[in-house]
Amino acid sequence: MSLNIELNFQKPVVMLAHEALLNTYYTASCLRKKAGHFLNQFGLTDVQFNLMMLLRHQSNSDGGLSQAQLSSMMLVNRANITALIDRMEKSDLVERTSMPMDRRYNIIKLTERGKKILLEIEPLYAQEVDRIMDVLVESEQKRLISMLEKIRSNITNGTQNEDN
Amino acid sequence: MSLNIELNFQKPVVMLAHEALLNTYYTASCLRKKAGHFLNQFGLTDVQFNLMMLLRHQSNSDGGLSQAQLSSMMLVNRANITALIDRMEKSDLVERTSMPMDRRYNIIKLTERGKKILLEIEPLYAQEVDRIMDVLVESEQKRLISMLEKIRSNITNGTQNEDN
DNA sequence: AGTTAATAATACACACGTGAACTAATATGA
DNA sequence: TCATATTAGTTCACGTGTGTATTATTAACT
Repeated sequence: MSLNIELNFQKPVVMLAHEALLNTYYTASCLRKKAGHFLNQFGLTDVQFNLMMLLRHQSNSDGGLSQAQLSSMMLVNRANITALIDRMEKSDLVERTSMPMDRRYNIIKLTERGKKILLEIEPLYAQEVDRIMDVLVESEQKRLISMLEKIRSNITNGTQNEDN
Repeated sequence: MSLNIELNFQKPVVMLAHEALLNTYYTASCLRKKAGHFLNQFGLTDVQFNLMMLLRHQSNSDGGLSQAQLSSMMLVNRANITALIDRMEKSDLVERTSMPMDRRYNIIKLTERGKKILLEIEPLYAQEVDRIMDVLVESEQKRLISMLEKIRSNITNGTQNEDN
């Protein structure tokens, strides 16, 4: 269904490029809300789940990721990670570990509880993602990915911040 | 460029469906950041600009939109709009107007200053959106929109909240 | 008419995002 | 060696998002 109808627009969006942009915004927003509601059942937010997935599938040889690595992989500010890890430590999902070689680093690892929860949720989550994306056949999904990559490649992030 | 490289992933994302989902997330995030940096030059946030565009292009015959209409068009919670309008009134971008027929409603309208700023920014914004989306030809943009619509149609937003 | 929905906006506590300024630890180079 | 980057993480003030509860106003129904 078109944005115009979904959002109760009284007049259509005039620029095709703008419509494409708004569609990207709102689809991401819908997906995140859906994921959020799904994950709330397990006491997680979508951001926390995403972080846990990174720890499970992208960890270094030391079995974790630094906060800077996490912020780069999640495309968020470093400052953001501090409070996020604080909350997740409080819920016993992850733990801060110090790196003896370089005391600047915190290596973040899943706790036993975090691992257990993730093992339980991941298959259900994957199944739900599959179900949602099933409306697109494999070749379409690939085309979607390729188009989104093209768009991102055309965004020279003007304000070059230390994080991105 | 693929997510794996952009985000410094050490191992590729395994599920195609998940990769499509992450691409949607991160592209929206990049676009919003880009728009945010562009709009900060004018003292606006992307959310505030979006709201002003709605007021300019989607207003009722009374020349404004209620907060409930805005929340539905922006796909956000009603509670959110209250503080947003508070801030925007403080910056003299919009104003609350009461509706005499039904005193429950606030009709939100652009102030003169809001209109003036919007007139200045809108063409520059449109130009930038065009530039970014130019990597996709018109037919591709249409296909992108159609695929994103398909995905949204497949999300039955589980927790039926009064807002969406 | 008068109790009972439903609806619009608000208030609250909290999660997550930003940029800027700061501390601590490590790297670098005259 | 020693002053000077650079880097990792933290803190702060603020904007934006959520769900839940509350108030005010209008609608709807015996």
